Amino acid sequence: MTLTGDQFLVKEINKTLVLEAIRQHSPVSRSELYRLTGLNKSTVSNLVNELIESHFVYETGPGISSGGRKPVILMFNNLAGYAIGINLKVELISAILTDLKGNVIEKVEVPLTTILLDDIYGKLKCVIETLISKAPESPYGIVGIGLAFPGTINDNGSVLIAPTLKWKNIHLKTMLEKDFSLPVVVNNEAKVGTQGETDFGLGKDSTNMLYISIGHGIGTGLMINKELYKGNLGFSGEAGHTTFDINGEVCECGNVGCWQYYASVKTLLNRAEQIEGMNEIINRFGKTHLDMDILVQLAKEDNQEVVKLFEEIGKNIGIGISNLVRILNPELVVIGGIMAAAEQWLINPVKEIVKERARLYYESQLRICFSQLGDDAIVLGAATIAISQLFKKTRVTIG
Amino acid sequence: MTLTGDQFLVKEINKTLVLEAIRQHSPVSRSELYRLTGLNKSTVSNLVNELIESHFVYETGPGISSGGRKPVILMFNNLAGYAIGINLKVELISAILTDLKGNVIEKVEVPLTTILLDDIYGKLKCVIETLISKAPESPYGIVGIGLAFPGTINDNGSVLIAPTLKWKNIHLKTMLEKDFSLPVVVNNEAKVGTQGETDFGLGKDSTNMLYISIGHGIGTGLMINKELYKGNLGFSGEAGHTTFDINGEVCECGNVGCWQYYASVKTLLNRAEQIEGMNEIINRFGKTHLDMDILVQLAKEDNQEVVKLFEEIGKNIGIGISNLVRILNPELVVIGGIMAAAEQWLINPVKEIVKERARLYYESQLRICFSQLGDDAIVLGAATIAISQLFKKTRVTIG
DNA sequence: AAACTTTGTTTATCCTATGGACAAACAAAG
DNA sequence: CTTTGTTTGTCCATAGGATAAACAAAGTTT
Repeated sequence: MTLTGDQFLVKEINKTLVLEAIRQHSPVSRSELYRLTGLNKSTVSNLVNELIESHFVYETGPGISSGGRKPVILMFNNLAGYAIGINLKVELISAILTDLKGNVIEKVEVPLTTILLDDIYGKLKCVIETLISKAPESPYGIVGIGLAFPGTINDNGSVLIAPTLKWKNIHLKTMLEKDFSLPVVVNNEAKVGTQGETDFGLGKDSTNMLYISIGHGIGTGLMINKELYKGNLGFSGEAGHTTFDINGEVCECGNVGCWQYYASVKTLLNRAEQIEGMNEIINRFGKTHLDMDILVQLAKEDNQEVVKLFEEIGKNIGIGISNLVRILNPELVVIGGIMAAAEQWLINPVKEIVKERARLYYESQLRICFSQLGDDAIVLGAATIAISQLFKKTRVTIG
Repeated sequence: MTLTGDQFLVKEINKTLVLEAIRQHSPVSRSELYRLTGLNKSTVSNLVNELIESHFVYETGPGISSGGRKPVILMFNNLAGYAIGINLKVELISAILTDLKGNVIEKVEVPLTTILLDDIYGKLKCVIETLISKAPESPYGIVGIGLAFPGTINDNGSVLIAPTLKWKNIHLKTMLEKDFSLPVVVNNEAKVGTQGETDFGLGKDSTNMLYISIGHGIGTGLMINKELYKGNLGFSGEAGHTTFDINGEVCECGNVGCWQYYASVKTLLNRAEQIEGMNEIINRFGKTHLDMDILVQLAKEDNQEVVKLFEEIGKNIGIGISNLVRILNPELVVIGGIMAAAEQWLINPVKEIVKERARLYYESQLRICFSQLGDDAIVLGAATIAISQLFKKTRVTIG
């Protein structure tokens, strides 16, 4: 059934409009709001008062006059409720409790030792209970749980495939909703990161963004008009498994010569292991396995072989980005995931390749940036996805 | 400035709702409409009467009773105005005059002998004038001109690059709007075809479609929620120039081993020319150059070399589709352009490859079809784009 | 101190959807 | 032919919300 218009809808539209303006611009006065939204003064006053009654907004006191009566300052009440954001990785659960603005109130991390569903789900429940217990008293309490998961999730929040955890067909969302009677959103790492970057990172001012999460694999998220694009069943964003080398090796996904085989952190580490004397270097760092930290440190020490390797991987990243940019023409490309730690050595090769392979786009306002949020993009994004369920946006489109 | 809600907006939303329902379901009664739209009976009656006054809808007479009073049948008035759709190709301008439903009233074709702007623009004007003169008297007259163009068009309807015509930075939309004082929409072939396929072809019942136009090059169009995705500046859809073979040849676009080098009609013809005795065959058909018609005919005659060639190209098409499907997860993929004429020999290799390379998607409701509209998709799509400007849809989104 | 500005509220008005009453037109059953 | 019930469509009173204009409050500027 299509959505019809009536007076209540009008109110909903305008109320969202006002609340969004307050969320983005507070501290702000009623007078400023009516200029920001284009609504009538009295309409703004009414809606603001209702928002105050429902605890989402509060008044602080008089602000500075600009030649007349002092304005009353309005604030978004970020303590009206709390959200839980979780990043479930293969070796670690990291979870946060945030207020409605995404400020971190509490952080919990639990290492994982097995990949068994029962074990991990038990720890997950435990983490959530801990965070719930830490949430201060508030009008709305815990408004929802957002979970970033390393695998393919469908529209219903069910895990379809998780190569690293070897899970299949797990109704994660349903399980959590049953256990906690709270709204739960489950999504893959890349989509969650996209949301995080949109709300807190470089995507704040873009309407149209492509987020590329480069970790052990490569996943992508597409933001269109400030909304996460999902595709038909929620399976979009598997760009890591698109063809990079038609004559390459067969991937476990069934495809041949996948991009992520040439540009992921996994590949980077595999290649770096081949560098002569790397074993001793790893020992020197007091570690048993090579990781991103070591490589970044070596690059900082001007290790030519490592720097060269980064440049090579950077080129491969750039090739994939050129392809995506040609298909989607985003305003902004954000590169996230652990790979983003090597921005310094990657940025130039990436940009050069894009300039070479997608010149028209490169010369037309395209911005390519590395995430500054690091792994936080994921866990913050998870919390945000939960929060955004609360503030579902009612909007009008024409065209 | 964001869009605010008021009573006029409500009316606009509901009026579009009713008109769209009539456009899709006519013949239809007021009573059916209120069930279809979810609006109140009296609201529907009011809006229908206004739509009748504005000539978009008319009553025919009583319909058959279903056990009570006979309904009054309402029809969408497809003759309330006319639109012009044009497909500008390198060798040919084909143009149609349609009513508001997309029925072709008049068709004009003018061959092109040069690629000079002045020459072509002159003929274009001539074609448009002819069609305008053929339009019957109507309340709204010519409502707009839609133009499909073989090149890269930006948001303002300006031609940026047209490799085959060698045009650059031509403000085609502005020029036409000045000359005819009518709304003009210019878009590239693939995007226009996407619109055509959405309104008249296989995309009618999908909310989410990927259209792939395979001609001399390959272009793509993405339909999200029944709306054409444009990207930041309107440059999206250049999938033909994404990497297919990382070790392939350098394309004029700056990229290496572009997909369209392995899967386009141009490539098909180039390869077919190498087949022994092809020159004589071309002579036998009474033509000077090899074309798609000849190859299709040969395949029908069971020419093994040609069939094999189609299969090979089909595989390459399938590889590219697998990639796009993984990135975008569309509900439906429609293959259009001249290549679609070889559906019979392409469909199996395409589907097999997608099954192999994107199994999860293949097994999840993904439909892959060939356009049944042929070249008409383009010229019809062009007319539709013009019509859709008149019926700009005011809609509300939540989420 | 007077005049002007800015901010925010109050009031009367306008617009549109809604629900219920109502009338017209018809089918089916007796 | 009559009765009953259904379907279709219109009319009217009502409700809810945005808007403009008037108004009040609290400043600043001259």
